[in-house]
Amino acid sequence: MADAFPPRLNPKAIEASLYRSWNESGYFHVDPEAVTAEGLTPYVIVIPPPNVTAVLHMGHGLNNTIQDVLIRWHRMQGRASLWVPGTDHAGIATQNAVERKLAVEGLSRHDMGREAFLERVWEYVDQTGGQILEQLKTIGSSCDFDRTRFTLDDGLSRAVREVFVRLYEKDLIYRGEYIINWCPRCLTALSNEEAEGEEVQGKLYHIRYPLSDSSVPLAELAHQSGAQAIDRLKDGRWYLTVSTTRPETILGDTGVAVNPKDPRYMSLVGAKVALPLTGRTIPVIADEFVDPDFGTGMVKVTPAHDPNDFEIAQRTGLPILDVMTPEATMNENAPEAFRGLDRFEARKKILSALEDLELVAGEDPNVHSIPHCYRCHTVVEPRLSLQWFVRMKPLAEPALEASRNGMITFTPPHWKKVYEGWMENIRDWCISRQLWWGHRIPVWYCAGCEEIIVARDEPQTCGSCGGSELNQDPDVLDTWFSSWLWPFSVFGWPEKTKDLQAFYPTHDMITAPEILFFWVARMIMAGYEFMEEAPFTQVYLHGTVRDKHGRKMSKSLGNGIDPLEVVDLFGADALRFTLLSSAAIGSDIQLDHEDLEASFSPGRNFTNKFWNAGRFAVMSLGDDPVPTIEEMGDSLELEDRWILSRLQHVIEDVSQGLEQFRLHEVSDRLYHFVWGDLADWYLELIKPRMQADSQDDSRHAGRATLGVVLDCVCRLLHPLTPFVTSALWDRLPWPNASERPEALMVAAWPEADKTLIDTRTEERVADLQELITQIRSLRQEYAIPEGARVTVKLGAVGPDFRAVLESQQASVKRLARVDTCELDKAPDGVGAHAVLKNGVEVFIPLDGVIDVARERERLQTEISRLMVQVETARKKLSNEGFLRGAAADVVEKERSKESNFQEQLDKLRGKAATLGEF
RNA sequence: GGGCGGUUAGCUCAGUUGGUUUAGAGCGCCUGGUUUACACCCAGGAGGUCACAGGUUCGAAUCCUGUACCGCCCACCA
Repeated sequence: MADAFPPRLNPKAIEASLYRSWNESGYFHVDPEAVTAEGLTPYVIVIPPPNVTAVLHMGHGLNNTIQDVLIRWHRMQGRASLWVPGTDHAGIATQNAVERKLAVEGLSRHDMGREAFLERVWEYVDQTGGQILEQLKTIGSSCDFDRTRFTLDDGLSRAVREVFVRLYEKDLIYRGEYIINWCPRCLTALSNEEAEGEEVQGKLYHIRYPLSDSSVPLAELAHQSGAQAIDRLKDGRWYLTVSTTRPETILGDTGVAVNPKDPRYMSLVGAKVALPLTGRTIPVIADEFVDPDFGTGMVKVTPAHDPNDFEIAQRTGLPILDVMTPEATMNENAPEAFRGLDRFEARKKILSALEDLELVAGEDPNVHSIPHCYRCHTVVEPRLSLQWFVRMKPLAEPALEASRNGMITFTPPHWKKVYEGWMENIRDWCISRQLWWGHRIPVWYCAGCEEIIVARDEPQTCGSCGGSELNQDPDVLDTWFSSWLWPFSVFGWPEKTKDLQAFYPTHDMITAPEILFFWVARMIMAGYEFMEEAPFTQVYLHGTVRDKHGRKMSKSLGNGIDPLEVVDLFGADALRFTLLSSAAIGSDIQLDHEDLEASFSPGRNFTNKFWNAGRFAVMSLGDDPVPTIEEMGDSLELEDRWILSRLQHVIEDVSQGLEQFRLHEVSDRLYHFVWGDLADWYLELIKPRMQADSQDDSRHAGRATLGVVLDCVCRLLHPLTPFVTSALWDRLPWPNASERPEALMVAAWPEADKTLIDTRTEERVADLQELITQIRSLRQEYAIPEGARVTVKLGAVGPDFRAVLESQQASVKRLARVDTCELDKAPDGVGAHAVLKNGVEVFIPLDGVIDVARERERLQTEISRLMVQVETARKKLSNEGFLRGAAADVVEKERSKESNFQEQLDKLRGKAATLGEF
């Protein structure tokens, strides 16, 4: 046994082989026919597909552990539990990763050409995708790997094209030229969600624009009506002042706008401005958008580089002048001096040129949030561009209603508001990306005519002119355009597959709040639009894994923790249990990447503790047949009935906790039951009667109880720590071998047996525990040596507790290390004394046990020392000079010092009193 | 600018609808321990005016109002 059952749990020896056997036994697989034919209730989770870009990190560890707990728990409840795994092609992220690798070889994707580049990407994702799946297995995820999907595989690509065509036909997809978020480094459009605001310490520059000579009368008029921002400088010319954080966009200005209701500037509308540096003349126009109270109340209008200015131009007919290239350098529309300059270079040059012209009226520091690319953190440039969009309002309606009427619930609940807020203010979704890696847009342009063909499959000829030269749109779709279909595309949609019928809708969606809008919200919209039903009913948004400084773990910070390393050091169960027990509902968790031992030892220690409790149980149960507790009936001892009663509460609490995603409380509850009730008390209490040579009923009653409790705890704990529980359960003898389930992971989830709940017994044992703890405490407090012979005298014992003591005297003696236990002996003479909650008086005579005289002396010294200190403090506090002169907090400190000393003194005096008078 | 979350022991955090808790856990710390399941252990112990200020209540860590600090999300104020 020593080898198969080492005193220290060795996860490596059990985890890999157990996982293999589960997988080979087909426990992770669910057959759709069985669900439909046998009327099984399915329970389905689709994995949030990890990006193929990178290996899994601790956030995935947490995410997948939670999902596995839920899947395993429902499986044990007899539900047909399916967890669909897969990965996401992660458009920009993956393309960037491969491009970086190419750059090392001195290559760009353009050098290679589209086809060769895509081959390289496929090579890359085949490798990383495979790694991710292996990692999922290593942490114990019980996914149905036969159903593994990739967002770019054939089936899912088909779903993507189907959706595109359907939305286009419903006029919910359109193509148009609008200001979009453009990443000048990735050279692609981004959605609003992909442009992340980051606080930047910038400057707000105030620039003077000279008015044309012809507009001087208007300027004078405006000046007279109190417009300070219109003034005449000593050169005799009239100027107006506008403000901007992006001076380079001046080159693209086509107007200056004021609010039509602004009395200061009403007269100025129609005036002409000589735009500096460009030689162009632009008009002053009126538009409601302008806020008269901000800045000067006059706004420069750059329609090609600002979404609001673009809208102003739409309303007022101002021309649109694009002055930047896709790389965000100044293009041929810019004056020659600035052409080819990067936007930030141009900003500097333009400012200095304006300064030379004395046109910079001033600058203010300005902290503001500017959008950055969520993949490469380059500053996003708003840019006019022809792109494809999804009209979102109609899609949002049912998705919003689903939250409002409670069809879909969020945990923690405050996310409901966040979700609804986003849905209410939804904006159209820019879905085209100027990338190569992704789903190609299913649109073809006829070279012969203007026809645009949107089709599920590649068309051969133009339906309009009959021409055969058709060019597919070069762009691909936003990566989220495939993942928003995930809950049904993984089941073969648009085919009406058996899987789809059996497993849609799914049940719980477990993910991180970061992708609530990117993914969760859009999945709900797609679910209603294409399946006419919500894709899941409960959304659980768990917290983020952070380092010990509270920073998000990330590759660039180098503060990440590799789950595989943790599994290697401590085991998958330790990883899982640690994560579960540190993550209260929805809250972030902090781990120290520099001290994995400190971070994960709680889980490791607990699994080891449980393993050893199991070792003890297996040894105690031995090879004899194990009776059932029903068979042992009346022979059950107090502690047997106690642990069985306690166990029923645990079953109830754990089941309820799992129902509500309260995994932290579940793990906490099991931790304390196993370590406290079971190991510290029950196992210690039954040790004497578990001697292998005994054939007493009491031994067999203990064995029966032990068997039941351990089996049950294995089941309760199995969803959290599947490996150690299975390894242990496989080693447990079973009362009736023929009824033994095939494996723990498919064994039934326990139900609480209320008839075993016995409150009286629980109270009695609680009293017994308090007695033992109290005696131990007194021993320590009075420094009774380990080997000393100790007598305990108990007084004021009621009839009920008397019965308990009579049967448990041996336990008290053993666990509290007492030689003699006498009842009804009043405290008498010199000794240690305490009173239990139930009124029982505990007295330990100390004469002859410790050197009372010395202890007394020691106490006396202590007491005198304290008395001096109290006295000193008091004197100080009664000294008026001190009270007047000292700072308030110093006085306060002195007060608390005094009361502290007094408290200690009282305590010592009490103790001294029990040792006799001085 | 709006919204949300947080502030509890040295550290990381629990605390379910206000009442058996004299506020708990893990780690860390102190004292003692070769008790044959476990030193990844056992026993005992120290340590908190629950951010601050008001209010409601018989009763508040828990509810209300305000303040401070930290964090997150959203937003077109140039």
